[in-house]
Amino acid sequence: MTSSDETSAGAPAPRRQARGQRRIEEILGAAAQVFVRDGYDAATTNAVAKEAGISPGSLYQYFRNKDEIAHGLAERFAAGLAELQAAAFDGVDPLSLTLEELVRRVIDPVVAFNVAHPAFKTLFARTDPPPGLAEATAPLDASIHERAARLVAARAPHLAPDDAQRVSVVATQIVRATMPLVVAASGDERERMAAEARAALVAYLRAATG
Amino acid sequence: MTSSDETSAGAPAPRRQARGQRRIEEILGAAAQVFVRDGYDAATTNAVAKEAGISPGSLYQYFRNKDEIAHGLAERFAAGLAELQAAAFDGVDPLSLTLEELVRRVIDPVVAFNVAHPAFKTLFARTDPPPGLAEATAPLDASIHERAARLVAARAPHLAPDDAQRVSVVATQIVRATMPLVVAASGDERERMAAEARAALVAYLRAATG
DNA sequence: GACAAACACGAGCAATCGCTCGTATTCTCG
DNA sequence: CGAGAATACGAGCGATTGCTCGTGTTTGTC
Repeated sequence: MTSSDETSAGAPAPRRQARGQRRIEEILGAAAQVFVRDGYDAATTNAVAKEAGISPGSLYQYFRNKDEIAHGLAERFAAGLAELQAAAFDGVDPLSLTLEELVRRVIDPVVAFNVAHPAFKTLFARTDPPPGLAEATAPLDASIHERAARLVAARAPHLAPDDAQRVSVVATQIVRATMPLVVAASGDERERMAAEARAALVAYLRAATG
Repeated sequence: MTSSDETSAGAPAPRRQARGQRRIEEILGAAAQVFVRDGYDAATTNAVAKEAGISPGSLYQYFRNKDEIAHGLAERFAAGLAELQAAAFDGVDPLSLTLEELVRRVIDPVVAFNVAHPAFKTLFARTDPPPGLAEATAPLDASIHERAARLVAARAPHLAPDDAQRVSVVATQIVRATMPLVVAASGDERERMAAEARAALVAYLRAATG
């Protein structure tokens, strides 16, 4: 789907060839590196193009601006994360697990994903993203929050809808905030930090869902 | 102290007059507004000067660059926060309080401070600040973390130093992450969010220091 | 009142950014 | 093969940014 949503068909949306699809992947990969190296705000489209080994003109044949690159990356991340989560709950009823086990199955893949894709947190783990980035990552945020809300609703059906909403927002925020700490740690320290993140989430959920 | 730390005395550091001190305060106030309106990265020194009603040249007589403005603001915030916390614990032994009461005394003033100074979170509540900003807010971060570490050490003396370190870092991060949610809410919802933030902190600390 | 230091101005420089556009090459498909 | 679409290039435009500098004004001190 990568950047094919045409609201008002200004441009006829070119039919991509295999080469073009490859280029898009290369650009997203390069963008991820640049976002990690320079941060999203300081990242420039020219730097992304250079990192990808192409000219600025070529880049703009696939993405109309920096936010759209972020949008493409966010879509890629959302898909990867969804797949990982699906695998973690493959044929398992979330209700049959202890809270500790549930949290572990949620957090551990997320940790692994963050370690494997350090650019993820430059898009997702921001408390006050600039407007353009917020728009680009909205679908990613939505899909993550929906999964969280579904789990909370399943585990605490007695909660009023807006209470459940608050709980899932806070829980998501706890994960969002602790993930950079886990990723920043290395060696043994990382697993200890991950354990701490899980403990925080378990403790909060236990308290909030009675 | 506002921007008087001269490591290598390149410039003789002018002796400020009353008018200059006033200007510095005006500039910091203007910067706070601009940071809130545009975000730190998008904020420009020219915009700060215009907001303060002075010329760019005048601004640069007090601050050498944007990061130094952030540094000045961070110092101001650190002082205000320290004062608020001191008042909250005025003549009270933290050990004599229940954990709920302790957390309330820490969080409520912080919430009030965040509401009163919306620029605070543009400097502090960031998961991956650009290098310049990180340097500018380092003293602020340090002073906050030191207070957190002291409380954790007092309440959980049996914890090994590096375990205590981890707990205070995670606890601080939880506050950092939930504060924007609280501030963003309005009316009754804000107090409910604040309650949720307190609950998360209490639950985590109980589990981690139990 | 005179002199120096502090304060204030604002046009504009040098650098950078996002992005365009004219042109050349490669692919697809009849 | 030949035509049209997709891909690729990169110099450079218009706009913006952080910051400077020459000049004039106010303040404090003797």
